[in-house]
Amino acid sequence: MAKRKVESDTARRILDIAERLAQTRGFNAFSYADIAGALRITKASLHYHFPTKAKLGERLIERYKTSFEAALAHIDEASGDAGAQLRAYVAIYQNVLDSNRMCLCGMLSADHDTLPKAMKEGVRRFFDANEAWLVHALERGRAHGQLAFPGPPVEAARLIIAALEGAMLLARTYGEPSRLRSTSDRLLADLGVRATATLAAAS
Amino acid sequence: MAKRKVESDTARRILDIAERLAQTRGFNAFSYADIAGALRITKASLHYHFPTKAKLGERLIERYKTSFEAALAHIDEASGDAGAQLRAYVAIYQNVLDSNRMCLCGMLSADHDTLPKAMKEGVRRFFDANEAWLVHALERGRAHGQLAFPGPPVEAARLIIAALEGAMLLARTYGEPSRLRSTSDRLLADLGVRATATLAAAS
DNA sequence: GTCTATAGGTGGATAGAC
DNA sequence: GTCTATCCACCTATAGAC
Repeated sequence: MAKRKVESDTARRILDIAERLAQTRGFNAFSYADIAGALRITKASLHYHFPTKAKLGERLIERYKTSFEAALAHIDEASGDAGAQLRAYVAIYQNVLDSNRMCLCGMLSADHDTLPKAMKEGVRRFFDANEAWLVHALERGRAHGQLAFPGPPVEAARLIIAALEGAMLLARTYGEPSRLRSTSDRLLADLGVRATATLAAAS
Repeated sequence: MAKRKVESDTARRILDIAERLAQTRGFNAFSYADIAGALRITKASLHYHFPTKAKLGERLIERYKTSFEAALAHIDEASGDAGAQLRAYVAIYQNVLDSNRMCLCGMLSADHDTLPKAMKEGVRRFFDANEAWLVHALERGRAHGQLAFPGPPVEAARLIIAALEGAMLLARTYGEPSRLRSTSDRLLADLGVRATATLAAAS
């Protein structure tokens, strides 16, 4: 049992708002005033819950990673073959984009040079977790003959992450969320995964 | 003959510094003070050359696109088969990353929600130009039997751009520029292009 | 073209009352 | 836990002298 972070309701609400702002505008382009305004409390009160913006940022990443890992665990339980698992994986990204957000850690990786060290490390851990999960899924899929791709699984995993993060940026730039879908379909096809069959994403 | 933008030497120097700052920190994370400090002139002087930061940003994108298109034209003249052209294309990205920069328009696409309209449109035009060039190269390569890939060329082109932009973000996050190379090699392999053979990038 | 000076606003953060 | 009040640094931008 990993230690559970006990967080007040207000702290959670602060994180919810900050998360959305960071996912849409980036970490440097929102302020305590933005959060305070949305939450109808003062800036000073925010500092009681998160003494500095850097600490808020660290917590933001930690929580995002935890929730992402929960989604991955859900895929491991629910889905059958490796193809279905990968389709479920890209569906996570699609759902984020469809809610008018970008990947938090994709945005933060663009802000990389301006972030405090602890936040940079958190972002890396997020991508490490993604890569590890993908490598495992790819290895299993290939061993079971469900996937066919050349080269080391870790390279395929990194290509998948890079393509999805880049495709999200481009999809928003063009105001066409469907661009993420067509790019991820094209990507999965290279791995021997059949195109998404209007798969309903449960939960 | 397209109209040539006549620009003073100072204006060029301003753009050079602003470009590097935007490529490393993002558009919202540098200021006129940063440029003024690097150039040893005052903030007020900058406003003589570029009245607003938004106008500076527009010019930044326009110039970046022009120089990128010049690089693409150079590829068209110099290289032989489609595989060599695509390797030269990804080499542009690798050179940007190796000079400790990110793609300007990749960074600006992360800043998308905070940019003035004219800058958003400029970013889109940059990616339009990339896509058009890639589509042409892919079509020709496939017609000549030099490339083998499934689906419409435009989808392959978009996957290439997305993967390269995403791979740059990840490479910087990990402090490993080599990650861009391995991802782009993996990407080109899917198109039937042999891996980069320590190709010297001329000019 | 470049400067000084300054306006008018916003940034994160703190002290101390309640 | 939330508030008022305040600090000081920084932001983009302008006026007007040189």
